[in-house]
Amino acid sequence: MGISLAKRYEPSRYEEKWYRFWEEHELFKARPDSGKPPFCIVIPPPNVTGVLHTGHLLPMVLQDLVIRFKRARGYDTLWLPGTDHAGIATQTVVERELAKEGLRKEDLGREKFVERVWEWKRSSHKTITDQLKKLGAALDWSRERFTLDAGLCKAVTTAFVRLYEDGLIYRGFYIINWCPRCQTALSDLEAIHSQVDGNLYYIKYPIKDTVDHIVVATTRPETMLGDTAVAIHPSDKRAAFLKDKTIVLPVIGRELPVITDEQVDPKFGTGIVKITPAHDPNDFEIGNRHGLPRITVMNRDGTMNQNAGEYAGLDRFDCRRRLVKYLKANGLLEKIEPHKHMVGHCQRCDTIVEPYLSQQWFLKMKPLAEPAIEAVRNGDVQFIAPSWANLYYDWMENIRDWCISRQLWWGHRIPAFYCQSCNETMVAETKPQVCPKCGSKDIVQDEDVLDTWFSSALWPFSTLGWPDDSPDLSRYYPTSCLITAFDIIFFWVARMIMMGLYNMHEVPFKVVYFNGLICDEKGQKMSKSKDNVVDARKLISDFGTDAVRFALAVQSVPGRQFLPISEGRVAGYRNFVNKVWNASRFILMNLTSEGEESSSRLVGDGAGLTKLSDLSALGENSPLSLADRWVISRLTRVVTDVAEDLDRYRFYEACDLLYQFIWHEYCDWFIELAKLDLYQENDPARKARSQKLLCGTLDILLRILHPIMPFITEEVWQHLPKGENSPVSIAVAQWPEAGPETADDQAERSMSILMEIITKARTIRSEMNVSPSLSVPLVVYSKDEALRALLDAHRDYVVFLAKTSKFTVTGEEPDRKHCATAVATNCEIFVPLEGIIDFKKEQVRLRRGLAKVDKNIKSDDFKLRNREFMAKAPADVIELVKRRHKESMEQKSKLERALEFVSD
RNA sequence: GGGCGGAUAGCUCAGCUGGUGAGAGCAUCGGCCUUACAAGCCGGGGGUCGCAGGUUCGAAUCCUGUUCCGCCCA
Repeated sequence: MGISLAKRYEPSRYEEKWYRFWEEHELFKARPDSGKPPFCIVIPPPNVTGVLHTGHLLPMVLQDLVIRFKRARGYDTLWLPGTDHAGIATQTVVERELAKEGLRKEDLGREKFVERVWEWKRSSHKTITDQLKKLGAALDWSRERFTLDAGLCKAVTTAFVRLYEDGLIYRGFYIINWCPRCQTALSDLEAIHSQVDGNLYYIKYPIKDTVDHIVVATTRPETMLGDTAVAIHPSDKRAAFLKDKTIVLPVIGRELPVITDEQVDPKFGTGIVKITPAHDPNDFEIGNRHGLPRITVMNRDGTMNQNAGEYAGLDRFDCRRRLVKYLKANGLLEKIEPHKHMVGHCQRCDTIVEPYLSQQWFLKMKPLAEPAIEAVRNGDVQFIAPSWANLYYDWMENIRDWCISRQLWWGHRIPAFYCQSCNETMVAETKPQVCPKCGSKDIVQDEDVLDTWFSSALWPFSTLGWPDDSPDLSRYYPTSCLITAFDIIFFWVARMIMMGLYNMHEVPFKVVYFNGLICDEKGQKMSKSKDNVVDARKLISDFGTDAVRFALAVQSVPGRQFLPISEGRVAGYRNFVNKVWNASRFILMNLTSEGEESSSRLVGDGAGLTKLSDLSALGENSPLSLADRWVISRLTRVVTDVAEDLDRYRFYEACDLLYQFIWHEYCDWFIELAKLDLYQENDPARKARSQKLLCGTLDILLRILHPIMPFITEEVWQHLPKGENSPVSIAVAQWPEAGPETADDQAERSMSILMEIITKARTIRSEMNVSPSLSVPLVVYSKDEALRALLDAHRDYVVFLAKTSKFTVTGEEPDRKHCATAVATNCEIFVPLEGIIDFKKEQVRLRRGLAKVDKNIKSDDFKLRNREFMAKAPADVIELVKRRHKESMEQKSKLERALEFVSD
């Protein structure tokens, strides 16, 4: 006997072993001097906040799939790994850890705290790396990067200085989103707006020197302490009356002018609004137009400051409560209305963000966005699915300047320096020794760091060595594609395109594939609070990496937003993996014993890899059977189609095709029929041919399956007998060559006729309750001579697969007494079931078939009688309907005749 | 409020440059331990493709309206 495998595939026995093997042989290392065309993907760097969850797995799986596929297709592939320091996210996580020890980061001080974060980073990095290896990720670890590496820090400073010198980076006082918990500025994207059940407070502001008052409405009463005006729309009738009045701010007693401004929404509240330039973006703009003072009433931690008078020191929400109480008590509160409105929340800690006036660094976006929009419009960067471009254009066309400074400790320190003597600002790659303006040596660096996404935006070229002139950079930039989730299209993708064009004058990638987001089986986003998080590690350990990979890839359709994942689903694909295993097991165990025919697998040249044409050539020694020719032809198409699907990022189609072909064609039919060759003893050449064919087809199948299921394919492939020049691993084996010369339409047509007849015979058996173990006679009656010849030539197929005792093929009307009947294309199938047949059941069966045929006839009839259809439809469609109609009519009469015989 | 996407079998989804009686996986039902696989084998059932109009000889596919759902932005 041949090679024996375990009855079930147990992933844990093989996965680690093969990853180690791939690493030891450096199979994933890019080979810049290989002479092959380059294909490069730079990984979306995982945050070093903790572990990868199931959601991260999807883009990784797809990238690995593409990389392995492209390597097989003859590219010099580079998949570059790395991680992101994730400034605010990581800092928040470490702060939480500290809190468990009752510590705040201020207790440690900046230096010690950052050291703690590095410790965290090291451990998280190791976890992530291990997870990626578990996934089978074919990453070139020798080129791994981290956003705080020396090289990447240099890239960040270089980019910053250039942008500053080009006038695109500036510093100034503006309203930004402030997180009082994180105590840092946030970009607009990091302030997540969600609906909140709040109130609209209608507050009376007295008009000076009168007993009258006006009423303003606000959702944030505490900000009134910083009011410096009230405003009204110029077209408002009350404007004229109020024009010269002075308003007295309650509590504070400050006198406020009344201004008119187009920006006031007359429909909001009473149409008269309070203006707080230091705490509201709209008010800030209005304030600028009217030269209003800007009074900040809050501290960085969200408590009120001295400008809040008696409320100083209170938290902003305590202040709100107390203030409202006071207003109510003093008759200054007209009413409170419930009011739903959108409120910004910190992306990291969910604290309500405060629009806050502060001095920050900004990046001017418009000049950067314009060429980036153009790059997508003209196809330099191709989005998959293309519909994502709409979202991109929309955001880019309305882009606002990016607040890039963060009041954090973990990140890239801003390369800006200030002279303590004369306040001069210097932006430079290294700290200036003396102030160029006053000569002072008292120079300090900006305390703040940059938004993490600033360094991420440089990732596709900083990782390849930029700003230095590195060989990798010139070879692999622009990278070939980017695969990432659609939810970071603004955060990351858009910014990379802008920065790539600005710094490199070329797009960073030619294709962006946007993967969907993983959710639970009910379609809900995974979240810890919903307790519906599917643990990636558990999935992998329960079902194996290959099954998880397949489950993710098979659901990947361009444009799809959510992919539900559940244990049940992964278990299903685990079954498929096991099916592949058992098919392989069957083939290997039926190899002839050692020595007798040592190179069962080897066909064709000595390269050790089977070509489809090698399989066809096997017919020279022992003629190929119909099933052989059929499987070679089908495999030819599958190899071609899967490659085409993967080239076009149609992962679902590729997976589905492989699943269908392997399970329902290769296993269900080809392997079954191969048993006829293997289990006979009198034709050794026939048996040997079958063995070679099984090995050869398996070799090809494994290679096209490998990008999706790397582990099982490697394990099985290594068991196949090897040729002298065989590659060391399937991971570096070439994609099978398939050309039109091995396609065989005739074999496919013949097989499909046989399959139809066999299936119909099986259906009769099943519906007539013939035990699967019982052989019964079968008669096929056809006037078609070629069909009879085909059946005669392949009696063994029918007998074996339809469990037939006596198989009769006839051109003469047979005795149909006691027969169950089925009608197939150009023939009738009879199963004599004397004593077994249930006439009632048979009538039901036949009538069901008849109803279907009738329906079809009716619709075709309608078409053929329709003059306009006959006049306007293309000839081939008319031809088709005519032929179909004729066949249906024949079937109808056959069914009716059959029905007569079972009627009383 | 603006924009985008979706609604197809019990569930999750393909198909949508209009034409060969609408496909898959899972689930379901019936029969099987047939020596690769019970994580399996054989067979079956199940959908007027959200609703209403329109274009067309012909619509799941194109157009308009409509109702739900999701997402993004304000």
